[in-house]
Amino acid sequence: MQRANQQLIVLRALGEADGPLSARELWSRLIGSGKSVGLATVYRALQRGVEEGTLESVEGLGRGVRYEPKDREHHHHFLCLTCDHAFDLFGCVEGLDSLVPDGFQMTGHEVVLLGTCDACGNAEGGC
Amino acid sequence: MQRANQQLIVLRALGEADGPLSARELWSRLIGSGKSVGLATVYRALQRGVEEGTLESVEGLGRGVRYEPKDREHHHHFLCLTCDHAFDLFGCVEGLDSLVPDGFQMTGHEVVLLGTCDACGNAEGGC
DNA sequence: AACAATGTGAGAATTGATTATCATTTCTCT
DNA sequence: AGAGAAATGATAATCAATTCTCACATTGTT
Repeated sequence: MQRANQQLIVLRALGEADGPLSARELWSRLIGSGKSVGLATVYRALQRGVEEGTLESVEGLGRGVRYEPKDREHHHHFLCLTCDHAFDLFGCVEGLDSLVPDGFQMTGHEVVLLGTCDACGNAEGGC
Repeated sequence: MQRANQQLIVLRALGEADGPLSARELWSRLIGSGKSVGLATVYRALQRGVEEGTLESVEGLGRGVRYEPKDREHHHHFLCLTCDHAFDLFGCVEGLDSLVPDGFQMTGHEVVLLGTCDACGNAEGGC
């Protein structure tokens, strides 16, 4: 069974992003680039992507849930406090194990750097 | 001007917690321990605490905002995926600077360890 | 073409978190 | 005690995110 057109467009756009996107961010980008897609379809594509295992939901970046392709290597994110966009970073950090309290089992971790992205840093009042 | 009774109770309970709490978590604890407080009062106490600079709001721990006293030293959190409680950790990590992309300005960071807390790990089916 | 199954878009409905409202109660100060 | 300011609790209102509904379009199959 082949997936219909619109959801493919949605997933492709997410795949081209430089970081995880929320449903609304993704929808805005699509509309902004001239693609006419319903918000409900974006939600459907994301939901299905997660069910099928090709997408991953990312919490912990400001409010709301964002999504990104699951095939990316382990990485973390930079959240721009000015434009609220999340960017993928490369690399990870050391020494997390030593933070875990006795009796606790760590199965994962998240690192989020906060600050101002390149574009916002240049565009005085925001980008 | 002296602060009234109920808000003091709220702030004291937050101060005794082992990690940041959401308004509802805090309210539940209060009710659970026999203190009769309105949810609205909890929100008011938290809001005022932030305005006055004694509390800090913490995002990035699952959904919703949690609060903690601002006088605690720099630290991070462990989020139990079973009971959804957040615990304070001690210590920090190295090597974050190297992750920052060119042109980006980092002003802060968050580290969240995910897994199972001591209590939930022992109580097979959750705590 | 005819039919069944699935995908779509627009907007309504739902949900959960937070804020606002308002009648009462509690303080504070005299 | 008495007046006025501030606090409180119950609940309604608001808000944003997400899901649901349904009429219609598209695709796949005989």
